[in-house]
Amino acid sequence: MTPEKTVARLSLYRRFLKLMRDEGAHSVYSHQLADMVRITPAQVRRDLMVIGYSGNPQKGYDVNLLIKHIDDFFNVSESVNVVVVGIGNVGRAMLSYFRNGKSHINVIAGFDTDPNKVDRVINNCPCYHLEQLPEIVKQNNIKTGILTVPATEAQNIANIMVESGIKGLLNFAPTRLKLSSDIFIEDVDITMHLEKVAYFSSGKQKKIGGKNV
Amino acid sequence: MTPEKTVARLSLYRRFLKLMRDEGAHSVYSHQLADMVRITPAQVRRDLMVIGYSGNPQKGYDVNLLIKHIDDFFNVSESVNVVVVGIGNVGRAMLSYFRNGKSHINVIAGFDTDPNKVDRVINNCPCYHLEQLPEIVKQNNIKTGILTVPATEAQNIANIMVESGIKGLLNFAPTRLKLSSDIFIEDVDITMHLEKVAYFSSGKQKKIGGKNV
DNA sequence: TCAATAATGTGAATTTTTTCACAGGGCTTG
DNA sequence: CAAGCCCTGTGAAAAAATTCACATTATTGA
Repeated sequence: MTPEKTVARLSLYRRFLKLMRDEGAHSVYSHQLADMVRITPAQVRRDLMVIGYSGNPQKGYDVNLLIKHIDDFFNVSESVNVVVVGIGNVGRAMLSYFRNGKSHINVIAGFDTDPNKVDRVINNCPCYHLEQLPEIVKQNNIKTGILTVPATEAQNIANIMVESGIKGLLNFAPTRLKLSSDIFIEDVDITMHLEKVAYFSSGKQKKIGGKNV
Repeated sequence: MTPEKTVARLSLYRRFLKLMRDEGAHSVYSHQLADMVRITPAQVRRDLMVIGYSGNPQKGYDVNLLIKHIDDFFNVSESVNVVVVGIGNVGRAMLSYFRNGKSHINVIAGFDTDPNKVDRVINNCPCYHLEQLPEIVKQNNIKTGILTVPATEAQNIANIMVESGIKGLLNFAPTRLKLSSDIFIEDVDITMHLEKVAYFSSGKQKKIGGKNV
């Protein structure tokens, strides 16, 4: 099965490929992609092997075709609807991040329990009371959620989401969610990332990395 | 040198240790920490080896002592000041994340170019015009920055930050910053994380992971 | 007192991830 | 047309990360 890291890098490749395409590029070499993602050309070629796309030893990879292959890998043809639960600062950022139509991923609703945030359009996205989540998630057959609530509430709300049919969570709450093992959880732990940076920028130790996540 | 991944996990361990301490726990076993961070007990023990803290085969690890050791590792005694550049949604989230005094890491200023955001206190944090960044960063000997500006501006602003003395960046802009190799860059690529979740929650493929970042 | 238990610490093994290094092949140049 | 380039694709090697597995050891309980 495709390793998580390859999946992650494929997503990055695609973004850069699209930028290149918009700048008029037609082909790209593995070393160019490698530069953009801070890895080695060999790694790029390895990753592309897993999606079964072959380039041309002279021209490298065809930008459009490669995008298409990665799109297929991510099954872009059917767009993915997601919900954001927790309309705080991070939640609002997520609403705007994924409401631009550039991606096949779209936030279709936000949820909160705060009356000031409910039944309104925030950052161009309709927001509802948490109570309405099960209904809306089921109706729209949503499988993916973004969780941006305080740590104390995260587990309860995650349970509700999973009961409603969510199969994967992007979790910003600094908590370990305990969910059935068939639920995919991606934790984004900002405090940890910042501690890393602080540690490696303090000059108390050698730099060893600085790769993408 | 301590690998990045170990540094990352140490940060996570510490957070959970503090939670446990607040709940009155005095000791903890490797398997408990492992549960919280979604790894194996052996991994936990390995990580703790690198900071040279030994537990007790009967009682496990002393929570307070272990926190203290990790604090020492991160050099918590001297607090770390950081700046946030770009007061959008993510930037505001960062201002509030690291302004609570719970961490040894504190945001001391935000920067933007938007007149509406400048020379005001936002989320309890003073915000200035970008022009003032070099001065403030130098005066306060700041080594760490959080970059939350649009991709198009990220490189320019990162350059300014580095010229002002910043040695490490937490970068949210979906761009590959090109900076001198002694600058530590931690990219947090939210689109990529969400694509991963969408991929693994679509049910089109087997689940293979769901680890912390 | 002594076996049984359950944890740590760690050398060794394993697995995963990354990199090397080179065969293959088509441009380009002289 | 042949030599030189500089790509890709990939087997094999290397490196990194993780896990195994067991010697060790304090405690418990009969």
